[in-house]
Amino acid sequence: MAREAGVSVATASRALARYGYVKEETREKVLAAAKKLNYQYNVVAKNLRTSKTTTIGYLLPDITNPFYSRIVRGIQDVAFEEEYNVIICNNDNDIIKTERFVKMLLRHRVEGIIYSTPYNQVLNDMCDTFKKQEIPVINCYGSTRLCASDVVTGDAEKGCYQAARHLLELGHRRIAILRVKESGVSNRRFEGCRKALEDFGVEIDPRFLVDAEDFSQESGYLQAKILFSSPQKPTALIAFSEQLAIGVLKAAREDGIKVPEDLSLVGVDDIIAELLEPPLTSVVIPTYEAGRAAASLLFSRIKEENSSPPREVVLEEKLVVRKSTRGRV
Amino acid sequence: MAREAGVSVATASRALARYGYVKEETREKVLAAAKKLNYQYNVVAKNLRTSKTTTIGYLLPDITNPFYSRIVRGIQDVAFEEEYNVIICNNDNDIIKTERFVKMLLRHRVEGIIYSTPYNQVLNDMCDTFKKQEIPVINCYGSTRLCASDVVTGDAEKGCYQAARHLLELGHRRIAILRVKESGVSNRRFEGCRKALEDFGVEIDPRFLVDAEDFSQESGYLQAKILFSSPQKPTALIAFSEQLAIGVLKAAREDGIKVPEDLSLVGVDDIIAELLEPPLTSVVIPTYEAGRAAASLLFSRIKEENSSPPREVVLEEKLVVRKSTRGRV
DNA sequence: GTGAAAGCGCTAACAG
DNA sequence: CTGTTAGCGCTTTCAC
Repeated sequence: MAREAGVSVATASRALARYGYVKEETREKVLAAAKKLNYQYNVVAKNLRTSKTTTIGYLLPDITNPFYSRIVRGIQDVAFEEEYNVIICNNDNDIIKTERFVKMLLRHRVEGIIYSTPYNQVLNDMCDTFKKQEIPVINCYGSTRLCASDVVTGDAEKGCYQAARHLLELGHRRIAILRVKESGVSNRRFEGCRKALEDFGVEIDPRFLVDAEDFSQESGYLQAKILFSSPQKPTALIAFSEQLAIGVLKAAREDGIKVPEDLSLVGVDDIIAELLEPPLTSVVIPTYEAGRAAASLLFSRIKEENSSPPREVVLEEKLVVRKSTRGRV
Repeated sequence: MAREAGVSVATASRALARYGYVKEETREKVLAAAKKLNYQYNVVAKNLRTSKTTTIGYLLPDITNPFYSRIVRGIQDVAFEEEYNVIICNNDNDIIKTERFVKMLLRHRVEGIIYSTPYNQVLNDMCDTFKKQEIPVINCYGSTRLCASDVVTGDAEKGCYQAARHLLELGHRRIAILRVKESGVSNRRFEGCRKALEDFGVEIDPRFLVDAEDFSQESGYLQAKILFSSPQKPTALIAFSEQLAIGVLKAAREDGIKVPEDLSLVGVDDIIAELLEPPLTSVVIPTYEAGRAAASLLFSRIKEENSSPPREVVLEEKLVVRKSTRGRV
């Protein structure tokens, strides 16, 4: 390579990487030769030599889901600044795939991992393995049951507190809450709603407390159908995901319930909320920032020697008021 | 490493990689030792030694855009099967970023590139560089002005031919077409519409031929507003992207034009079409399959020695009829 | 069948 | 300030 420039490999290396002492003159000579030969620095060789791969892994369910693709973008942006590479692993919440990915990441000697996936046994073992090898693991809106080094989440309680308060301030008292069974986030969101209702001295009507199977549109539709067919109808509804809210919207349309005239509706996630009809009032989760935060945490851990205690970044979740909510007349 | 298992590195390598001749007995010994020591195969070392990086690059505008995130997923899925790694490069259509990414990909010695970006000068130079180094470049729904090895596109003409025919069969004759200036895809889509109209012996009314600045919602809204304010109104409209269609939908709502009663609307892309109100009749672009196809082309090029002539994969684009179109009464 | 040895392209002591 | 040298962990001839 550029040793054809009249110097040794070592000097060339120093000149290119601009470390150590190199006379300006020889430095220029090296640079000139590099350009002339169209030299391309070989990252692979450097990786092997330094046993730093400048690569991290990201485990997620599916990048096709906009919630995650925004996190990905956040991670990628800071990784790019740090000249790191990120290996994206879509596990589709599948154990087999997860296992294959984890092995792959190990073989690739990633320096750190971020995950946004729900709990599973393989992941749990993975965390142990990584911890043993002192590879930092960051939880970004993923399962809290795994032993991550650091975690970034949203202030789910606050966001939903705001959502509930918004409805209460509009005069609503019969507020239905569409939660999700066995979900940590759902529980925290509910806690926010509960507090708001308490602060306003409003009792929760158990008939308006609905538990869906999951966060999907279908579940939302199903539960809304049931709810709307009962004699006692709510005047407002908070759904704990955007998909759930869309399901509710569909059911409402079918049953001739007008939003917001007959029912004020609030969602969570804010992916396409603005494009819906009516534009959906909803709690926005700062996913892009979450990705950035997770990556920042990871890199700071990769850089520091001493293992500091676990940190937690809690991102603010805010309510955005659009046209799906209005005052009780 | 596992040479603690009593054999030489060479034998261990052979045993692990299952090539060459290795006695079954020693092979088992190696495997056992590997398991015992929790041996992890080092991909980086292998990459350096074989100067094959099992890594490809993907250049796209922004992964946050669902159109691209689906292509990404397609690419990743086949890359994973091939045990390849993909470096995702969000260039935001920015020249500076593109340049940095290209250099990075070169330093990482990627074995191939896929791009889905519009034309720019840096990209053009990049293609030359890669071609010189015999690194295959695949165009997946990106600019055709670059000298890619192979290309995957959609049969834009056919999809839009179907769209126009659908409207014509419903009895529409005053059909507006919302195109995009200086866009190759837009031109091809228009060609499809034109043919359908011709086949039905319908003249194109130049007043209903609208050229937007780009594929964005804002542009759609803007042009629709202008169109709706003119005395001559169309009874149907084809918008060449989903975002454009959403813009039209917003404008229609504001101007009291009911879809589909007063205006039948067709979009292209089919990302959230189903979730809109009314659910949008639209041409679906098989983005996930496009990603898979692009990756398959790339890998077949990486594998084969002789450089075969450029290939082109044309994916079928189909119309999905929903509720935003109806017959002329 | 298996081992010895070279070398992928780089960095990091260590000498000079 | 610069050159020599060793070696990261693997694959791959070439001997034995």
